[in-house]
Amino acid sequence: MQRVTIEDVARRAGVSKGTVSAVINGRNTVRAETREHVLNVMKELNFRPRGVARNLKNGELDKSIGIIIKDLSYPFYTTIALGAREYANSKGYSVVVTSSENDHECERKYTHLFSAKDIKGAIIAPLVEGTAEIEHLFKLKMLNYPFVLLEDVKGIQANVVAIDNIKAIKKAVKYLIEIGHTKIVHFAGPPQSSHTHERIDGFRQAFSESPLVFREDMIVSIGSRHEESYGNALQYFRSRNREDYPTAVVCFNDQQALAVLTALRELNIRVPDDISIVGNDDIYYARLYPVPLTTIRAPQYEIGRKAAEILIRNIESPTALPPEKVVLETDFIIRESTKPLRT
Amino acid sequence: MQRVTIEDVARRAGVSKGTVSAVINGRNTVRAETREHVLNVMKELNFRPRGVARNLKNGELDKSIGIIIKDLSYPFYTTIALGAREYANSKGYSVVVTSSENDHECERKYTHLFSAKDIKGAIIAPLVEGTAEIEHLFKLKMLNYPFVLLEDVKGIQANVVAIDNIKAIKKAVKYLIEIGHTKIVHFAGPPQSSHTHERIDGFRQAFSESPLVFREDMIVSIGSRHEESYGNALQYFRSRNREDYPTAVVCFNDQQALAVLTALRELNIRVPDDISIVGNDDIYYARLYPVPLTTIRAPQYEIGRKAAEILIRNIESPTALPPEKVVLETDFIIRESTKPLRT
DNA sequence: CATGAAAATTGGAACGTTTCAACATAGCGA
DNA sequence: TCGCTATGTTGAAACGTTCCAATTTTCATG
Repeated sequence: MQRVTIEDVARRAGVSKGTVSAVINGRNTVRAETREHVLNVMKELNFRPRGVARNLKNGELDKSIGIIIKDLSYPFYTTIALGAREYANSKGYSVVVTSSENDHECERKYTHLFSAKDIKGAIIAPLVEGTAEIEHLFKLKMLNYPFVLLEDVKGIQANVVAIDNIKAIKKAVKYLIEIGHTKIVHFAGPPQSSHTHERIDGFRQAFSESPLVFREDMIVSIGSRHEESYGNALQYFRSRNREDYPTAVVCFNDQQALAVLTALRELNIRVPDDISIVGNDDIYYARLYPVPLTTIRAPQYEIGRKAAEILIRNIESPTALPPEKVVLETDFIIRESTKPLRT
Repeated sequence: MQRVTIEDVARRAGVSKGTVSAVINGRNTVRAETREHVLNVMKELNFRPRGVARNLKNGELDKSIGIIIKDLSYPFYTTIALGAREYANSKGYSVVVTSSENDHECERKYTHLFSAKDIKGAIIAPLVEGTAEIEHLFKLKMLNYPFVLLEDVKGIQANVVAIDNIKAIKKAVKYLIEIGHTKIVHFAGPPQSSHTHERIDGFRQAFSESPLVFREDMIVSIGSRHEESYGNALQYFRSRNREDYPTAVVCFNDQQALAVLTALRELNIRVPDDISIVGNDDIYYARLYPVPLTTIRAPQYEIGRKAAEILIRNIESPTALPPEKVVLETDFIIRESTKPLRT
C-alpha cells in the first residue's frame, strides 16, 4: 500500500498540486467551491500531508528542544523539565519531554528520534550504569548535535549541569553528627545513577572528616522506587533489634524517604522522636507531609533553566562551542523530620 | 548566514555528497582515511545534518506518538502518559510528552509541532475554557491527523477516552450522606477544565436525588494549584465560625485535597474527626499521607493505555475510522480521611 | 460584446538528504 | 604486462511538499 500524496489528491480532484497545497495551508486564493471539493477528496483518500516534506522546503521554522529524563513520575525530574521549559519558551522554543524509565535502549532511541525529527537539541539525564553504553552520545557528537547532560558521564566531553552531591551529603551528615547522632545509616539508591555513587562517597567522606568511624554496613542499598524501598525498609527494621536501629537515616532522595516514612509508620517508629530522617531533592510533596521533611534542596528549576540556557546557546551558535560544566549549589533545609539526639 | 549542507562539506573535503552521506551513516564502504578527513571537515564547518531531509527520502521509518497534558507536575497526568507509553511501546511506538500548562496557545503550538514533525498522532488533554478555542483541533481534522481527546469537547466529533465524573462524584456524595453528613461542601476546580463542571453537576445531582436540599453556597471555587487552593481553603475556614463548618468536603482532585489538608492542619482542624475529606484521582502521593485519603480512583494507567490503543488503531488504518468514545469506570476508595458523623 | 483588472489556477524548480548503478582505482596472481 | 576482484567513489534521480512567475478564467464595466 502506497502513501497517499498531494499528487494523488490533485489528480483525483482534477486540480493541480499547487491548488491542493493552497487549500491545505488555508490560503484565500482558492475559490470556495474548489476548496470544498478538494477537502472532500482529501477526506475520501484519508490524505495526511507529510510534515517532513513541508519543512524541507520551508527551511527552519520551528524552534524546539527535547528533554530525556529518567522517570516521568518523579517530580524532581518534571520540575527540572519545567525550568527548562520556562527558559526555552522565553526564547521561543517548544519543549518536548521524554522518559527513558531507566532503560538504556529507550535513551538511545529517543536521542535518535530527536535528531531525526530536527528537534534542535537535547537535555539528557543519562543512565550511567557500568561503563560504556554511551555509543549514542558519541553519535550525537559526530552529528554536531547540541546536548547538555544532567550528570557527568565519564569518557565524554560534553556540556554538563550538575549538583555537588558529595558536598551536599557531607553537610547533612555533619549536621546530624553535630546534633549528637552517631548511629547514622545511608539508604542508597539504584546503581545506574551517578547520584547514588556520589552520595555514598559524600557519606563516607563526612565520616572520615569526623571523629566517628565509618563502617560498611552503614550503607544499605534499598532502591528508590516506592514499593521496592518500602519493602526493603520494612525488612531492614524488622530484621534487627530496636537497640540496633540507627538514630538517623540519610535517604537517597525524597521519594525513597517517603517510602521509608511509610514503613516507619507501619512499624510504629516515630519520626523524628525515634529516628531522624533526611531526604534529598526537596520535591514538592515531601513538604506537604505532616512531618515536613528535612532535606537537601536541589535547585531543580534552576538546573533546568541553566541547562536550557547552555543548550540554546549551543544551538544558535554557528560555530562549535567548547563544553561548559556548571555545578549548582544545594541548600540543606532543616524541617521537622530531624531532631537532636536526647542524651 | 546560510545553512551548512552536505554539499558544502563535500566540496570542502573534496569528495562527493554520496561519500559524506556514507560517513554520516557509518557505512563501511569508506576508506578509513577518507572517513577521518570528512569527519574533520564536518566538525570544522559545524555541519548538522538535516533530519527532515533524511526522513523524506527514506519514507516512514519511525513510529511515534505525542501526548499533550495540562500539567507536567501533576501525577494524574504523568501516570496517564506512562500508561500510554506502555501500550505504545508494545506496538513499537515512541512517545513524547508535552504540557500545555493550562495555556491555550501552548496547546495549539504543540498540536502544530506534532503534525509538522510527523509525529504520527496525538493524545490531548484539551483545555475547554469558554466556547471555541478549538480551531487547532479542526485543523487537525482537516489534515486527517489522528488524535484522541481525554475530555469531551463540545462541537467536535473525535475519539474520546474519559471518565464518568458525574457518576463518580454522585457516588461519593451519596456515601457521605449515608454515613450521616448533611453539611457537605464541594471545593471546585479551575474553570478551564471540563472535569470541574462535570463534578459540580454530579454534586448537584446527588443532592437532588436525596432528601437533602442543594444550596449554591455548597460549591466553592478554590482552584487546584497548591498555593492557590491552600490560600483559599485557609480563608474559607477563617472567615466563618466553627459551627458553620461543613462536616465533609468533596475536593476537586487529590492535589487540591492535599492543599486543603495542609490548611486544616495549620488551623488545627482534625481529619477525619472534625471534617471528612474526599479527594479525586487517587494520585500516588495521596496514599502515602499518614491519613490516607478517601478518594475517587480514576484508572489513570488504563486511560492512557486505552487512548494509545485507539490512537494507534487510527494511525495504522488506511481509511478514516469513525470516532470512538470510551467512558471508563472509577472506583470509590474509602480510606481514613472520612468517617461517619457522630450524632 | 469587448476590454481590462482581479481572481483563481497551474506547473516546474527548489529544499537537503539517500540511494544505487556506474565508474575508478588498487592489489594481486599469472 | 594484463586481466580480474575487491574496494572506494561518484553523480543523478527521488522523496513530497511549497513557492511563485506565468497563465487562464471570471467578472464588472462601458
